[in-house]
Amino acid sequence: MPRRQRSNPLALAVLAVLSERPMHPYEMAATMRSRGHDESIRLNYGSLYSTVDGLTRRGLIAPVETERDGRRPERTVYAVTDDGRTEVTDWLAELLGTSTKEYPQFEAGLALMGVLPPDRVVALLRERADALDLESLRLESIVTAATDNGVPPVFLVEIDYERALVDADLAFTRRLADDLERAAIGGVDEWRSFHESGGVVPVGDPNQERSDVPSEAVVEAEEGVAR
Amino acid sequence: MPRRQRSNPLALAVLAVLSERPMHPYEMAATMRSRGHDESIRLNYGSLYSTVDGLTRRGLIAPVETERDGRRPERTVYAVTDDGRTEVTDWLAELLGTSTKEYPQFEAGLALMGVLPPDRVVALLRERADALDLESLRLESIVTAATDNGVPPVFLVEIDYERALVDADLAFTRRLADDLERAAIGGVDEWRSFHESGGVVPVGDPNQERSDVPSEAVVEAEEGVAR
DNA sequence: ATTCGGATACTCTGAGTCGAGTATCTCGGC
DNA sequence: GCCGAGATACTCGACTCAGAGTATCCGAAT
Repeated sequence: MPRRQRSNPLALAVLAVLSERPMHPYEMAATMRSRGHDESIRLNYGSLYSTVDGLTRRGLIAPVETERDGRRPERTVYAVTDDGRTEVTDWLAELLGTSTKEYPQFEAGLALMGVLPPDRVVALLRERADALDLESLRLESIVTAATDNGVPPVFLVEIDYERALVDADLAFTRRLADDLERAAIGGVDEWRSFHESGGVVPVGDPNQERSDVPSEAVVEAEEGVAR
Repeated sequence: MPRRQRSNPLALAVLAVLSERPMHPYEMAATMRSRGHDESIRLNYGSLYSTVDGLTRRGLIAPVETERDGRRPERTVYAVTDDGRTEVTDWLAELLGTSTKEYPQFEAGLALMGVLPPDRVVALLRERADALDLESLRLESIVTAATDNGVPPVFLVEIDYERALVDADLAFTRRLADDLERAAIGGVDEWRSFHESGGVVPVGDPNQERSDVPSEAVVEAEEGVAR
C-alpha cells in the first residue's frame, strides 16, 4: 500500500477542481487563481506538476488525453478516478473535522526571543502589530470588493477565517508588547538585567560558562521545564 | 553569495542554542526538547542533521571537534561563527518584527468545503470545535504545570500565543457552524439545493456540463471572483 | 510592419523534508 | 549475571518543493 500522504493541500485542490471536469495542469492553476484559492492554498508551478505526478502514481487521477496546439508544449488533460473521488471527501472531512498542529513562524520567534534584549523585542512587536493591522485591512477590502462583485459570502469564509486569526494575532501582539514594556510578566526583569550586564553567553568550557551566566535562576528555570 | 533562506525555523533554533555554547546535533535536540521548544518548532532528526549541514555550508556554524565514545557513532561538535551570530539577531528581528503569510490546512478546507453538502460541513465543524476545546485545555495545563515548576512566565509566551490563536479559531469555527446551520450566510441555500439535486458535477464536455449545473448562479459567482 | 509585454504551458535542478532504520550503551529489576 | 527498555547518536533514501528557466503564441501599440 503506497503510504497515503495528505500533507499537501494543493493535491486536495487538484482533486477538487478535477471533480468538476477534466483539465490540464495549467488550467487547474488558472481556475484556482480565478477563484482566489491561491490566497488560501500555496500554489506554484513546480509543486503543481509534481503534485499531479504524485496523484497519478497513487491512482487518484489519470491522464485522459494529450493534445498539442501548433508547436506549443503538449498539454495532458487529467480526470479524477473513483478512488480520487473517495479521497476528496475523506480528506476534506479530515481537514474540516479535526485540528492539526501547525508551527507558525512567529511562534518560533517568541520561543527564542530571549536572545534579543527586551526593549528591542518590544519595538519589533510594535512593528509587527502595525503590519498585522494593514493585513487585516487588506483582507477586509478583498471581502468588500468580492461582495460588491456579487460573490456570495459563503465563498469568502476562508478570508473571514484568516481575518479572525490575524485580528487575534494582532490583539495578542499588542498586549504582549505592553506587558513586556511594563514588565507585567514574570521574568522580564531578570531577562533585562541579563542583557544589560554583558548579554552574550561566552563560548568555552560548558562547566565554567554555566557559572558565568549572570542570571542563573533564569537559565535554570528554563532548563528545568518539565512538560 | 549563497542565497540566504530563512524558511526553516529549526535553523534559527540551532543558531540560538549554539549561541549559548558549542554542542553536537543530538544534544541540540535534547536541549530544545527540554525547553519545550519542540512544541513551537518542528523538530526531527532527519531535518536536524541536514539543517546543520546547510548552516555549515553557509558558514554560519562550524565543526570544532569530533569525539568518539567507545564504539558509538562519532559526535561532531559545532560552534556558531561571527556570521552566524549576526544572522541569529537579524533573523529573529525579522520573525518578531513582521508578519509572514502562512497557509493553515483548515483554510484550505474552508476554501474547498463546497464539495461537501452543508449539513455534513456543519457536523464536521462541530467535531473540530470540540477538538480545539481539548487543545486549548492541553495548552492551559502545560502553562500551569510549568508555572508550578517555577518556570517564569516569560518563557511561556509562545504557548500563550498558541492558545490565543486556538481560542480565536474555536470561536470562529463554532460561529461558522451556527451560521451555516441557520443559513445566515448568503449562498448557503443555493449550495444546499445544489447538493440535494444531484450534487456531483458530471464529467464530460465542459460546455455542456456548464448548463447541467443546477445552481448556475453559484458557479458563475464563484468563477467571477475578481480579487 | 514590428516589437514587446503578457499569457500559455510546461521542465529542470538543486535543495529540503521526514520517517524509518541502525547500532551501541546504560541501568534497573529479577 | 542477564535481559529488556529506553537513551544515545546518527544515516539513508524516497519523496516533495520552490522558483527560475524555456519556448511559443497573441494582441495592441508604435
